[in-house]
Parts: sequence; structure tokens; C-alpha cells
Amino acid sequence: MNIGEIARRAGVSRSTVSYALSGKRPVSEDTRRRIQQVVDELGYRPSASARALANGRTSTIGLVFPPAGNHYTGMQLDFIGSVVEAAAAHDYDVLLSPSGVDSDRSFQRLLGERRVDGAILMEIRLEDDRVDHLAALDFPAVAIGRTAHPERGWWVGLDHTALAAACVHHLADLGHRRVAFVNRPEQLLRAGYESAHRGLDGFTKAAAERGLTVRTYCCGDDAASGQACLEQILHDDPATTAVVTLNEAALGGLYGGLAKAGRHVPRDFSVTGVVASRWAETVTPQLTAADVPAAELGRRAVDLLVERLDHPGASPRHHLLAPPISLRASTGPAGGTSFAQAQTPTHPYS
Amino acid sequence: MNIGEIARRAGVSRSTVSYALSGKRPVSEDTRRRIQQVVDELGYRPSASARALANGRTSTIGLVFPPAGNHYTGMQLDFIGSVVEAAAAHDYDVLLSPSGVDSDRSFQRLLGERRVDGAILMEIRLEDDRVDHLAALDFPAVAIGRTAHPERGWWVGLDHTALAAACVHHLADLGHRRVAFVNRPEQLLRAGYESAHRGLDGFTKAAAERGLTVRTYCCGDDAASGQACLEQILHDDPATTAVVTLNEAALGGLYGGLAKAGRHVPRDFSVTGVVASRWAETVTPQLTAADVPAAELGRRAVDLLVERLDHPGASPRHHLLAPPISLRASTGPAGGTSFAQAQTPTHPYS
DNA sequence: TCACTTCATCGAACCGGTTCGGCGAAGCTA
DNA sequence: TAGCTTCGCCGAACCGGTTCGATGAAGTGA
Repeated sequence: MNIGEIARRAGVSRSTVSYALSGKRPVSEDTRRRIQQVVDELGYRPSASARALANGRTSTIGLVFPPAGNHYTGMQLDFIGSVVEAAAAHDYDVLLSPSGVDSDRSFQRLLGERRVDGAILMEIRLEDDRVDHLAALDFPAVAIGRTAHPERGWWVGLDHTALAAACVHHLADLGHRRVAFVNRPEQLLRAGYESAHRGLDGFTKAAAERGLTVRTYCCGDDAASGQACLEQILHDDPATTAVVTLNEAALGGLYGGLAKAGRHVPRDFSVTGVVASRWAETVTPQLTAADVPAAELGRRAVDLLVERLDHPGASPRHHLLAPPISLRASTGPAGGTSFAQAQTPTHPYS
Repeated sequence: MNIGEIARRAGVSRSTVSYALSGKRPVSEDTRRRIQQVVDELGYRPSASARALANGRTSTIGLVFPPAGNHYTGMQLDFIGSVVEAAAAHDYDVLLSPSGVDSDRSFQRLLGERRVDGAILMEIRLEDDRVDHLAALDFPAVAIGRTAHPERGWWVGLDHTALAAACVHHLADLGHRRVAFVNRPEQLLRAGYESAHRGLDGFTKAAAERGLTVRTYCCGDDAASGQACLEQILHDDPATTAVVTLNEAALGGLYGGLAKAGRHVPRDFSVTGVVASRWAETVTPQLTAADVPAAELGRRAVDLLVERLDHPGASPRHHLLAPPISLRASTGPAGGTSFAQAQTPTHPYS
């Protein structure tokens, strides 16, 4: 079941079999057919390890994803799925690497032992030693997210600043004046997660621009924290009429808190944010939100990585996406007057 | 940066370096230290491909997971995460394989090209050709789920029959007489997905045993389908007072539909089912449900697989889990009387 | 001092592919 | 028919590890 066996049965040399299968040198039609027939009969497939050893490429890309300790979000699952599918389309396999407690160890496995040709990194921080490390090694990698120095790297990212700002403008256009911001957990913000930072920035600046009164909160990645956070918001400023959130996992809790407080969405209170569409559609009423195009990000990351692998030395490229806000049913005008949702915005946010 | 370079710098032969690092033959303390020093200085790590080629083991396991076409559930993400972590603990990497449209192709990659030492299969069907195929090849694999012939294989699974039955008994104990069942999509049921089949079985039998009036529904894996399904349920039998669901993704829609119909949970209507705890806690009120121990299933699957890899020829083993129902806030006595949730059940379901 | 064991190390073969240089036969030109 | 090119294939080396058998030096006992 190795190439020598095929060669023997087809009555040719091993190299001829190799060339017949790879097409890298011409082989007479006659012998090619003979070899192919033997291959088909025996169901022969070349060993990935041997091939990787010989030509120095594993046809595998590493996906460095956050440890299980963090709660996974729907977004991350969509990333993984789309990365795997896109990679398969380019004939690459995907090796998962937990960048968990012992992240050095798994990095050593991926890079040191040369298990992968390139890597895709998730959950980027503004100052990210992993990104710096890979850049220093000139190892082909693409980040899903921007560091503080995005010009130097390969990445695909979401314009969290613009998205959070768009949410603010949307609410301001609806007449809301007192708005709260529900961020990811404080621990992640302190660790420098880019979405938490840039989202907060975008929110703060846009709110200042529109002269809104705001409060910002960090909130654990679970429903209970969301509910507690909302109670805190209403306690701190009962006149709050809207929230913007980046926290998918807390969303259910926010809604729960509003229900408990007797605030009807969207009549008494508006909710919006940056959330994967699948989650935005899960809650009732469905969330008006900037839909995170997770699958597209994953696909584009793979495309960039494959491009980088095919053209070593190419100059850095990136994609910054800013999807429009999808109007659903969770926002309405401030003041409780109920009129049609589809009014014309006075500020362009899509 | 290969073993020859290390050998040269340490003034020994390649084989000595290999033995010093693997410990498979004694090496004098003196030379061992010298080799180790060179290794540390250069940050040498042996190439995974070369090692795999030489000793025939890749230290990688394949995780065959459903295509992105299906909506991913929180459960699946937890599987993936726990499998990766458990594999890392055993010094294995995890290669993702989409068992999608072109599942033969990715199987060929995994097995034919010998990229993995073993495999873990998700989303098992009662009659599953993948399981049969791997069993016929005697390829080390562990299924997360049981086929119709579980005695022959290696698997970890959830006792969906018992879990669905426990939900029925729970509702019956609360006095519910007219109960609906919300299954996964019809397409999956027809395809023979075991959770859909066994869950339906358990529900039906337990309901018959308790003399309940039931209706069963299939429902798409998304919120909109869930809402539509609930409307259908109330249309078909407005006297329905409870549902049991296996469909995580439809849960939000079911709640939405109930809210829209003006049925208060749990006062007017009870909801329960088999759902990962993270999702059960997301909805308001939190779902009383049999929590799917996804992380534990993943971990156990890896443990079984590693055991099988370490002891070829061992006889099949498996784990069948039946977690208890976690009482939360989505079920209450039939008839709308509101009393404390924590009453003593008359039927043992935990 | 010689025969025998033990210990540390080496050289070579092997895993299963890829790739380079070369060689003989056939085809073409003169 | 000699000389040259082209075509199709072969043999050998190589990728970077692991492993087996052998070898020489040191240690042991008679």
C-alpha cells in the first residue's frame, strides 16, 4: 500500500508513479493509465506524513482558538466552521490549537514541530504577543482582529469602532438621550481585547458627538451577569432608555432584567449592539444589531492565508468589514410613543 | 535545525541525540546534558512529519463534525472545546474534518492519507455508514452517540430515551395532561439522527405510560421556526399546557411564540427539554431541563479513544450518561396555580 | 593476563514520499 | 547513416526522524 508497491504492480519505477500522479513531468498516456488502474484497484493514497516530510509542506493550517475556560460564543463557532470549510476548499486541513493556560506549549507544537504551514489567530488583543511573535518569525499567519498596530500585519477584522458608533447614532436618531453600554467582562477589557476596547471607544466618542448622557459597564459572559448588569443600570440611572451591547452571551439576561423591571422592548426601552445574526434572531423581540459576519470573516482569513502561503514575501493585506445595522424589532423611539420602526434615519449608519 | 545539526554541535551521532531525547536507551548523564544544552540553545524541536513517518503515529486525532449547513448548537461547540483540551492533555492534536457534502473526500484525507491515528465522530445516526465503515476497517474510532447496534462499538452517549422520559414524568408530576414535543428538523429525523429518534421514543412511551395526550412536531433549527412551531401547537390544541424540546436553537422562538400568545411561563405554560446548561440559563425564565454534559462527553470520548490507541485489540467499551433534570424556572404546576417550584416529585427522574 | 560482561555510542537501514540528473530509444535533420 | 534533439523512464539522493545490530572501551572475576 505504498508507492513502491504500486510501482512494482505497474511494472515501473517509484519516481514514474510519483510523476504520473502529480503530473509534474510528462508520462506517456499508456503507462499513466496503467498506474492509475493499479492505484484505483488498491485504493492507494499517498501518506500525508511522507509527503509533508519530502516537500516541506503539511497542507494543514492551525486555528488558534480561545481556551474552554472562556465561554464560547456563537460567533466563535461560526468562525471555526467557516474556516474549516474554506480551508477544505483550498485543500487544507485545520488543526485546532487551544491557546489556553499553556499556550507556549501548543505554539511549540504548531510551529516548533512544524505541524502546520500557517495559522489563523482568534481573539486578538490590542497588544498581542502571539501576533508579535509570529510576525518576528515571519511565520505565515492571519489574525481575526486588529492589534494596535494593524498596518504591519495580515488580518481580517470588524470595525468595532464604527459599529458601536452606528448603534449610538441609531439610538440618537430615535431620540434617546440616556444610553448605557454593556461591554464584555472587565477581565477581557483589561487584557486588552480589541473588540471590547474599540467598541467602547466608538461608543464613547459617538455619544459625546451626539451629546448623550452615558454610562458604561462591563458584564460577565453569561445570562445571570446580564440580568445583574441591567438591574445595576436601572439602579444607577432609572431614566436610561436604551443599551448598546457587545456581549452576546449576556443578551438573554439583559432581556430578562428588562422584563423583570417591567420595561417593554421596544416601547419603553431600546436594545441594540453588535451580535451575530443567529443570536440577534433568537431573542424576542429580535435584536436590531450590527450583524457580525463571522462566516465571512473566517472565509476571508483563510483566503488571505492561502494567498500568503502561495506568494511568500507578498506585502501585508487585510480586510476591515463594517456590516450595516439590521433593523429588527428591539429599538424604537424614546418616550414610549409607538410608531413605525422604519423611519428615515437622520444619520447614515449603514 | 534538524537532528543532524544537533548531533554535530554536540559531537555525537544522530542516533545518540534521538535516544537522549526519547530516553528509549540509556545515555550517559554527561552527553545527555551536553545534548540537552544544544537543544535548549537552538530551541530545537523534532519535526512532527518526520517522526510520524518514522514511527507510524501522527499523535493527531480527527474530529469529524457536521457541516456548516446545519446550524451549530452550543452543544457542538462545547464538544469541540472539550475534545481539544482532553486531547492536549494526552499529547494529541485535533484535526477537524467536515463530514459535509463531500464526506468521502475528507474521510479519504483522514484515513487514506493517514493523517490521524484515530477519530471521534459527532452527530451519529441510528444507521450510520461512517461508523460501519470504520468498524469494518478496524480503525480506532469513538462515536459521540449510539447507533442502533451499540453493543459492537466504542462510543459515549446520552440516554436520550431516559432524558425525554424524565421530562415527561416531570411534567406529569406537575399535573400536565396535554403536552407537545418539539423535535429537531424533520430532515434530521428522517436521516435517522439518534437523538431525534431516541428522544421521540422516550417521550412517546413515557407519555403513554402516564396517559398523557400528546402531539409531536419537528421544528427547524432556528428561532423563527420555533415561533412558528409554537403557534402551530397552540392552533392544533389550544389546551396544551407544556412542551418538551430537544431543539436548542428553537428555544428562543418557542419563548417568543408563548409571549406573543400571551402565555406566561411558567404560570400558564411549562417548557422543558434536553438542552446544554449554558443555553438553558440564557432564556428568561431559565429553562428547567436535562442538562447535556457536552464537555464531559467530549472528554470521555477522548479518554476512550486514547485507551483504544494504547491497547489495540481491547474489547469495545462505552459510557452512557443520563444527567438529572436541573430544576430552574420554566416549569410549574398545570392549571395556573402559582406555588413554589421546589415541590417533591412523585416520580424519580434524577 | 585473558575471557566475559556491561555500558555508551555509532553507522546504517528504514519509514514513504519527491525531485534531480542521466540514459537509452525513437524521431528528425542533413 | 551520423549527429542532434526529444521523449519517457530509471536510479539515487534527500527530507528528518527512529531503531536495530555492531563495536570498542571499561569493568569484573578467575
